[in-house]
Parts: sequence; C-alpha cells; structure tokens
Amino acid sequence: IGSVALTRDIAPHRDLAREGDEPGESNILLEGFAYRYRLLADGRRQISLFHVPGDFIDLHGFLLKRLDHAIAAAGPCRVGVVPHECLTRITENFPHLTRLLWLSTVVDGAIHREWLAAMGRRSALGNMAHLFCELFLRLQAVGLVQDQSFRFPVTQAELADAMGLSTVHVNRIAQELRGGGLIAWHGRTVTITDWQRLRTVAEF
Amino acid sequence: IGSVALTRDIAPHRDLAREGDEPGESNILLEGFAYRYRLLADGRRQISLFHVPGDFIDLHGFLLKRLDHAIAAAGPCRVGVVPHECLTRITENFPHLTRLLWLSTVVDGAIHREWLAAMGRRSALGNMAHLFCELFLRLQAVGLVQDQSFRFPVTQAELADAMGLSTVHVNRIAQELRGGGLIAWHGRTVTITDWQRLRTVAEF
DNA sequence: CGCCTTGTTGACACCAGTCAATTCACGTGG
DNA sequence: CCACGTGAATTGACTGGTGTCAACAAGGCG
Repeated sequence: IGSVALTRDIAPHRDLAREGDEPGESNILLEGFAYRYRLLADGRRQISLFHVPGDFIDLHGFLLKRLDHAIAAAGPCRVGVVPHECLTRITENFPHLTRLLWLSTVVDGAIHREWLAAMGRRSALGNMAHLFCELFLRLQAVGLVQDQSFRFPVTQAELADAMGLSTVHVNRIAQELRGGGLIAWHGRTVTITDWQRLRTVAEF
Repeated sequence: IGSVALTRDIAPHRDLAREGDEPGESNILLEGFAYRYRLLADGRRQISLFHVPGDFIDLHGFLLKRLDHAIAAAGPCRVGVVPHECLTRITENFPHLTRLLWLSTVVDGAIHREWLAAMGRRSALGNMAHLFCELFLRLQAVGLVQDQSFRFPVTQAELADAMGLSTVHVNRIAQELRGGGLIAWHGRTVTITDWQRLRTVAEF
C-alpha cells in the first residue's frame, strides 16, 4: 500500500512532535526508543507511554486535530512518515486494515490504564517492576530481547517522569530491584534475572 | 442506521461488565454516571475513567478481544446496546462514521493521559480540581449543567479510587476546595462556585 | 584532560496513608 | 411519627513512604 513515503532520523533527546502540533502526517517508529510526555507549567513533566520499534507513535494525531502531548526520542531514532491522506484512503478502502490501525490506538489506551493502576495503587517498587515487565514483553514481541536482556536508553530522570516519582527515589527503587536479584542494569542494558519474582512484585 | 437495538437499565453500584469479559456488543450510556475500574489482588481498586451520558463506554471492546477492566454504574444508569456485527458493518460501509467512532476511543486515551499527569505530577488538591474541571466541561457539553451545578452520584471512596488517594485524604481535600469557595458539594450535587480559581488550581 | 550529564548517597521535611471512633443522612418498618 | 439500621462523611492521632536539598562519584565525549 506504499504507506511509508520516507524515513527520518532523530537525534537523542530531540522532540519528534510538540504539544499543540497539527501534523499532516503520522510516524511509525522503525528504530530506537521514544516516549510521549506532557509538560506542566513549572517544568514538571509526565511521560505517558514508551514506544518501541513497530509502534505507530502518533496515529491518534490523525483523528485528534491537535496533539495533546509532545513526543521525544530517548535514543537515536528512525521513523517512517505516513501522510494523513494515505490514512484517509485506507479508511475509505480497507476496512480490515482500518480496524487494525484503530486497534493499535486502543492498545495504547489499555497501556495508559495499566499505568494509572500502577501509579495510583501500586508501591513505587511494584510500579517499576511493572514497567519493566511491560517493556520486556513488548520488546520481546518485536525481537529486541536477547538472553533476557534489552537495550534501554532511558535515564533515571525520565523513568521518574514516567512513574510520577523523584529521580532520587527512582534510584533507590532501582537499587532495590537490583539488590534483590530481579534485574541487572548496566549502562544502557537491562537484564531480567528473575522473571517470576519480577512478575510477582509487579502483580503483572 | 438503527444502531441501538435495545436499552438496558442498571442499578447503582452494579457492574455493567467485568474484567476479562468477551462481549459481543458495546454500550452507549444514555442516562446516569458510570466508570471503568481495575481491581488489584488485595482489593485495591483504580478507576480510570468516568463516563457521562452520550459516551460509548466499551467501544474498545469491539477491537480488544477481552476487556482489560470492569465497568460499574455510579448511580442508576440506562445504556443502549449495539451489537458488534453492527459495528463491523459500519466499518465496512461508512468510513466517515468509522472515523468518528475511532475518534471517541482516541479521546478516551487523551483523558487517560490527563489523569496520568494529574496523578503523577499534580498535588492532591490540583488533581481533584482538575477532575472537577473535566467533568464540568464534559457534562456541560451534553447539557447536564444548570446554574454551574451538576448531579454527581459518586462517593468519596470512589473519588479516592479515581485519584489514587485514600478516602480520608479525599475528604480533607474536598473540604479544602469547599472552604476556599471553589466548589460547593451538597448531597449528590456539585456546584462550581469559582471557575477561574478552580482552573488555576487545576492548571487546566 | 576536563566538562557535563547521569547516577548515588545522606539528612531531613512533609504529604498522604492507616486505624479507629464518631457523626451525619436517609430510608425502612413498627 | 419515631426508633433503628446502614452506608457515607468526618475527625484525630500517629505512621511512613516520597520529596527536597545538597553534595559527591562515575562515566562518556569532545
């Protein structure tokens, strides 16, 4: 269907989109890590979703007139650009494909709900364990896990913004997970060393 | 298009759907208040969205095979039932209508993101103010606001489950909002008495 | 080699949770 | 019409998880 007209490379920590943008195209993440975030008045920040390769990172921008959040690259990224006219044509002619696209936005919503439950009702430890469980499975699904390990180019400060915690506390919780032998985390590589216990802690 | 085949009445505090359900139909809320929630192992609960009349409360169930959350009525409710075959037919024949339905699930996602920012980065006071701002506008849009007031058949315990707080703290925060003259809350009726300041506190 | 981001640590403060008792608002039946 | 029962709201005392501040260590990159 010739969807991806061109690709684009994004440098780490650069914005792929800004809050309030009215884009005429959507992007598929082909390589790297990205995340959606909202900025509050005094600089506080909330990340609402991490994206792994294969994700349609701003498909909802096709239906929402303007984006309600920004998107940033967490490491070097490559995205594929899909013009909205192309999506319109898909919805006119390919109902099955349309439902698949729709499904992908619905799955984003389901992940949001998981995060709400994690932030609202889980401990900081459970929240972090849950996040690693989610990323592990999603990365595994696209073949980016080897020997229980995956690249994770996200800083503790970004993790803090994702979980609604302070960076200091994220650091302590991460140490707890490592000390308990649930995960290992060296540089930009995370290894799940005890999947069963991690799941238990996460109530996954 | 003859979508709503029949209606159904739901008693307060009854579940409209359970987590894991594989429904063959979706529901439109015609009257009353409902909310989506997830139950954790030890009984903790997280509400992820409040529904007002006019909302398609489980449209995502059409695409997700099984529901990842339950839905409950917060007061007496009436819903309209739409079989999934009917939705399939819409996606096959009415692209424009399909995009509208899709949009409604995308808006749910946007609200989830708002809540994430509220829970993660706002104070309890800001969180509650924000929730009232959201409900006020959504209810106004469907004509359920009169003289800045609306019916709100939600208990403080349910509010607590929505904001990730304890009922005790919700009670204290609610008193603060009332004491400051931002809202009035008698019985099941909430009145916005100072919209400007409420918006400011909520960073809305 | 030296800057600069990121990670780590300790001391202390405070927001929000927990527990438990009490009051209030209603709806029901005698 | 009033006593009672029940769920919801309210209050106080105390605890504890997280945040804040501030300093320092550890790498990575030009």
